[in-house]
Amino acid sequence: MIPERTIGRISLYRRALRDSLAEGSANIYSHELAARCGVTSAQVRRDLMHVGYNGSPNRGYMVRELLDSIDKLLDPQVAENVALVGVGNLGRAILAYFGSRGMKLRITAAFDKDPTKAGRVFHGCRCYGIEEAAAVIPSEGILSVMLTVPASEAQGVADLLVAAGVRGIVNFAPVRLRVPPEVCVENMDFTTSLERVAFFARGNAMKTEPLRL
Amino acid sequence: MIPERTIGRISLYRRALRDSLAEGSANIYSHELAARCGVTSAQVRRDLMHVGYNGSPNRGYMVRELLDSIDKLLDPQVAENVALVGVGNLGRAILAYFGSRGMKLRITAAFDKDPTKAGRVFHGCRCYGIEEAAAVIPSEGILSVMLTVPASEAQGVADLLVAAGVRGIVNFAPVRLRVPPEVCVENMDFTTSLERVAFFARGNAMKTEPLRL
DNA sequence: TAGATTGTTAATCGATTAACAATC
DNA sequence: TAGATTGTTAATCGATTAACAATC
Repeated sequence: MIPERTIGRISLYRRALRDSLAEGSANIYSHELAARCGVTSAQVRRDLMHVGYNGSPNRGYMVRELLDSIDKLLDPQVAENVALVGVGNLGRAILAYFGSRGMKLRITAAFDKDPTKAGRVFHGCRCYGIEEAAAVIPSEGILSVMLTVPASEAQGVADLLVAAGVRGIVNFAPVRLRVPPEVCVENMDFTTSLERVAFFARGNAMKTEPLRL
Repeated sequence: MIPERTIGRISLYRRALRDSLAEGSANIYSHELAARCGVTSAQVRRDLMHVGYNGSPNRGYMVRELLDSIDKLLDPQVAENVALVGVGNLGRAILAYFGSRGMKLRITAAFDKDPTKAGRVFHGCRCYGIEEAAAVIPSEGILSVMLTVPASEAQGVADLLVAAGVRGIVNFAPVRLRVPPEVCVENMDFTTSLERVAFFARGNAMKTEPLRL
């Protein structure tokens, strides 16, 4: 019911609101929040309606309360386990990045097909053999994964993960995954992104979409 | 003039066409290409009109010729240099990834503010101090960069890069960069993506957008 | 030819923006 | 109150989809 883009922007607002709170602001106006996130103030107001927290004229939005409402919307009720599949260079970089963070979403399991990696711990995260996924994913209550395996293996691994109960995939492999409609896939393809950016950087006309999600 | 999304999809078509060529296909129909990329055949036909190569009824598209046309559209005339800024875990993983590829886009320079990294070579790529960017970027003809610095430094570094002549940024930091309108920014924010995917994986209704860009 | 596919135009759909009454 | 901001509706915009004549 809430569009994906809106969710992405709300995630940005949250980050900006945390900064704002750290700076000591008690309240914030839509145009201020918009400026921080690079969107229009109308968009901020419309997006915030999805959050279910109302601002008031003259005072705008109370930062603390709005932040709580966003947390309530975006965060799981309890800390949620996430897995990373494919412990290569990129996978380990992601483990390092998320390992250092106190988030509601925690990477608690990594998987790799390389048997020499199984049993080891990378950046504080236990690595399992990929064949253990069918057992570990349900037992850890894992619903979402970061998929950092080579392109040639991505589809096969994705099938296996979905069968194990995964319902969300952040896919770093440069292929489109075919998944059932109830599974949410977000593609993060470095190569395509770089090609696209380089294309427009070379001077090809671009739709002037300044700072939107 | 060509929408960003179209460019992204054409990049996907290229990958699928290469696979198709490797399999020995001489020609391909829009619906076949669509199936490989997870888009509709109408979308394929419309996107390919931007490429400037015409298929024919009954035979569809000649794979080899279409591929050449796409290369001509997407690839720079000569090999193009790209920089990576921020040689942390993620930066090094990206260097390793792109280093092993024979692409028209080559990462030929890395930058980091850490003086102990300057002068070293990471995965075959020379690392410079960030203060050298103003000189190296123009001399290497670099137009696009991968930006993998911490969020707190992203805006400052981006300003510096744009001043040095950069016109395209793949931004991995979880902040929105404020850049002049002629600069193309593509955001790759792991945290936001994971939050979004996890949100829908938890069962929140999602717009059923099956496999589109 | 008949049939399937193409390029292209018209209709649809959804998201963004503009406008505005209500509110503090 | 006056003025700025809010929530919300109407208008706009762009992209996707459907439809179809042209083509091999």
